[in-house]
Amino acid sequence: MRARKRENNGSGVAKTTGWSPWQSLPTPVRISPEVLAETLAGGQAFRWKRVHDQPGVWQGVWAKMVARARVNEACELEWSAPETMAARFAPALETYFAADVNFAALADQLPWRTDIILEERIRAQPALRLLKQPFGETLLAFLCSSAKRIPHIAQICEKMAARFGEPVWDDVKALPTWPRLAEISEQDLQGCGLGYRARFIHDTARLLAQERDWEERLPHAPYAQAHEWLTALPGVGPKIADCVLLFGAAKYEAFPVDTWILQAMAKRYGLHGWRPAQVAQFGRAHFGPLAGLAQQFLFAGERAGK
DNA sequence: GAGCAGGTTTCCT
DNA sequence: AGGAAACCTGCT
Repeated sequence: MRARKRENNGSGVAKTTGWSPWQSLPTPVRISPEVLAETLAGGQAFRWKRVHDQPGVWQGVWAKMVARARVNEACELEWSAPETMAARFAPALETYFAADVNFAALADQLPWRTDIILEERIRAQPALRLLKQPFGETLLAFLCSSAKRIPHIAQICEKMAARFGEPVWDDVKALPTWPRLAEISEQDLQGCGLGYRARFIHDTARLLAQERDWEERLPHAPYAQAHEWLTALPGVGPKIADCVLLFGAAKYEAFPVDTWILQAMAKRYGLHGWRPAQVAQFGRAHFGPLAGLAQQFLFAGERAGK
């Protein structure tokens, strides 16, 4: 547990620049502090942390970006970035937060009028968002996720970035890219605490190294095709594939079924004893083409413990 | 200290 | 087909 490095090291040598002033996005994003927390730290992304001495402020890393986020008095999302990268930042943040997507309008299209459970969940977490993270690193993060809790996944990601990632700013490093991962031995990956997942990541990296443009093409493929390609990778089953497509490719048909959703669907919808594949099929049929958004509402509700 | 976790694969009926 | 067990690691 290292103290996070401050922007001014007081040595007279400008090691880093400071943070830009807070600003809202060109397309304003309305969100509550609670929903921002659920969005950044609820299992979609694994590299956002609360800034120690600044209540309500989050700091996150993706691709070669580092940013801070908070909610202002007008309930708008505001961001700040290191001065050196602030210029190219607004578009990157717009993409990351899918600012152009009106999630309230999408939620309105869900069948909440005939589904009281969904209605209650949507009301409890208005303006819940689905992030659009870089596809490759979303795949990496979720390859680490099997049978792991969020903090542990975050810890593994930090280790991989620290050991194998490119420097982004100050002491912050990016997650290693897939071409980079292909150069790393399974044993070195093991050193990040990956356990049996190290082999999956290693084998996936080797496989992708032979598939030209795979990473670039997949997000453009239709959902079913993309899902099929993903599950062909070692260590990627239906659940992880759906998470990667939902949080890293904005494919809202994806309906990840984890133990929380399994539990929620059993308890709320009476699907006792159903297997994950059956629940996934039910979800897509019942909730429609935005099933993934419905999943996120149910997931957040279930995690909130009700 | 045994048990378990936001799965997947493998190996059994 | 469908159901266990095994797989690593860190946390309770």
